[in-house]
Amino acid sequence: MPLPPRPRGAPARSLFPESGESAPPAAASQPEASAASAPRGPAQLLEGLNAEQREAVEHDHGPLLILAGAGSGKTRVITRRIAWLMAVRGAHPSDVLAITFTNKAAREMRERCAAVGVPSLAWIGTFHATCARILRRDIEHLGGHTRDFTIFDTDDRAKLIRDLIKNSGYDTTVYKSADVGAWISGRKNRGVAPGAIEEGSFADEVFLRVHKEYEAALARNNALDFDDLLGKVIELFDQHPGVRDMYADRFRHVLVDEYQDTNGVQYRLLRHLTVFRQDIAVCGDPDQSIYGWRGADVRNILRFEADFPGARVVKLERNYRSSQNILDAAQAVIRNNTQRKEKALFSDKGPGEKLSVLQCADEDDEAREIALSIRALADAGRRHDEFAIFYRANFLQRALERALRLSSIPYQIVAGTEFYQRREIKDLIAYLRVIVNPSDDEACVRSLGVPTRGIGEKTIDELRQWALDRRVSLSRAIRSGEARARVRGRARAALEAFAGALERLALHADGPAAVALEAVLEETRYWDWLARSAERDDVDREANVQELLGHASTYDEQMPEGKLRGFLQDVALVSDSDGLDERVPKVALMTMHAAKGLEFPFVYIAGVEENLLPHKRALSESELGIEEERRLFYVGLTRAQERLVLTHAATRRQYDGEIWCRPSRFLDEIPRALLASEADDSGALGEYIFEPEASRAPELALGDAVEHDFFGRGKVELLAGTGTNARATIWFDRHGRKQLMLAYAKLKRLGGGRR
DNA sequence: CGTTACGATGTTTTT
DNA sequence: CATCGTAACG
Repeated sequence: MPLPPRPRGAPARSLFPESGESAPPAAASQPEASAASAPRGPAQLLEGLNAEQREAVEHDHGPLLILAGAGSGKTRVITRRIAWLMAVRGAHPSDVLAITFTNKAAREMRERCAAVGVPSLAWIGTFHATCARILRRDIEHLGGHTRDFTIFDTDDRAKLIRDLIKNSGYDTTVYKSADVGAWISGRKNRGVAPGAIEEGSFADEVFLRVHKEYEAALARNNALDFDDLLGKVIELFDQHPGVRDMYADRFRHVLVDEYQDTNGVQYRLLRHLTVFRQDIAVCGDPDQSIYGWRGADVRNILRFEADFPGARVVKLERNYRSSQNILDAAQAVIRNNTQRKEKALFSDKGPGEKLSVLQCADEDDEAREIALSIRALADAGRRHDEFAIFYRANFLQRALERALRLSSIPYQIVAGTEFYQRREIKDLIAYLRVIVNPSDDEACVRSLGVPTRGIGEKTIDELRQWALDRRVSLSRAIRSGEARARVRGRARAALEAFAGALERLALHADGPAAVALEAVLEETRYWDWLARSAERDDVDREANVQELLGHASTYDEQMPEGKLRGFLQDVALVSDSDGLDERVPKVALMTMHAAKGLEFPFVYIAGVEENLLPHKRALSESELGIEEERRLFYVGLTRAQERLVLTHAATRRQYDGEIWCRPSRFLDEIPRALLASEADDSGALGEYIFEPEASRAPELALGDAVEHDFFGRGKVELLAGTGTNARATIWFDRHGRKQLMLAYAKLKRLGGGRR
């Protein structure tokens, strides 16, 4: 279960209501009576639903596949169905297992379930959280791990693997821990055993060896990585049918959201849970499958009817979110995919505005244009939380942030730089991890190093060796006087002190999270350390630590049973501090992956360029890479309710230099008729993207006066490149300095400077 | 042992 | 450019 969203008193309402389940900033087509906390009667649960939605909610038993187009109200259908199961079928909340793909989605579903009167006993969470919960009860059946296992995140994984590669005498610059880690993860997602050789798949001897050692090391640390959370549950269910039966029996109703994003392991898990009854309802949209790189397999949803014979299929094709123009554009784009089932999507909102495509000089210009546009609408009375800016990759965020800050537009980053990845947070968490799981050597090493206490590599190696010889953990070695005796000099005293601190901290293993954290702060004199190191660091680390404290005490309040153990589990599974701040309306910035499931009246998509939106790497990875990129774009497009603005820049700074960018081929796939004036006036958008007609561009000279459709009048300051690549730096009277590619810019020459 | 300086190196998406 | 990790210093 994820962390409570806010440190202090979390508002119950989601910032991002879908289809107006709660008070809408924008007019919602399916109005809903204000959230009641009492369970609703059957009639009320069907209120405001269309025929298909009702069919899905009322479906009696047996497998159910809900093919839900974007914005068709699937989340509302799932939540209503859960409520319906209880109200009509007499299900107990604890009979229900609802699985989502992200923590954000889980949180929202929990809130919305609460709003239709579903008590919090229902298991609602991500696959990973659900599995962690199962393992915290039952992992000891497997032997090898205790219930206090630590969850290693990608960072921990990389560190551990780097050590393993080094210890085996390989060069970490040749065998990169991240590569090996990703490779191992891929194998686990496909259910391949550590030593096994996979047919037709890349298998390096060193990789294989490291995989095996990695598994052993995880076991020693009493740790699991993300993939293990799922894998171990499968193992548990395979080897202990009795345990499996208990869960399969308990969860009489299984619901899965975003089924198109499930992978093979997740599929197997669902098979286990439905051995007795096929009361499983899944919903998803094959066109929104965007996690192929993580092992997601669209075929799961495509073959659902074969997997679960007698399945009822309900299609939700009515869109309650976007204007028809937006839908048409999205449909036109997605139709270029070969791997899909055609489906209709219609809106009753009318055509609405046309989409805008903005060409910008560089990323700063792009960001400025977006900020300007938001500013104008906000001045006209729109709230800031009605806007969202999406991008393909996180690095695009910087320029956007800067521009928004300059324009004094409040914004927040959704699932951006991850809170729990911050150094000071990881340092503190490391202490907590050792308290709960003394076998966690990774955490132990980390806590030894912060604050610096005069214990260096040499000492740690010594202790590690000692521990290894006796097959005990590092923290146990440190607590042993015998091991400490082998260390001499200054390190000795420091070690004694650290051991004492560990002893005292261990007392908090079964207590509340906040108390343990306070104790860590005290023992380490963390505030002093922070103050000392703060001078060279401008990041507001103190505030982060305060926030962590806030999270811990909110957790204790809301999950009194969880204690420190539960808190740590949450921390490991919640990647972001995405407590969405609702106190002040803010523009939302996020990657397109993070945008799935959300909706906004005004959506800006930045960086719609070749190599970025169809991402270069996605293209090179596989044949179907382009299709997933297109689906990602589709997800972005379909988030918009009223207005959609797509921007691309002619140049971007990269490293120290500058790279030239072409508009995305996907822009070409949007029918011109759906695009607003800028593209209209400047001629066929479709033509100029791939075959720019350089000849059409006027010959320019320094000092020439020119006119641009959008930027207006300007003066040529600089010329560079030739042919297609010809570009000019122009000072525009109204917009300042821009760099334009002549082939694209459609400049009109007004009059000469010197010739 | 800890800090600092320099070089190399790399930006997809998330649990 | 910015961050990271390793190498040489104090």
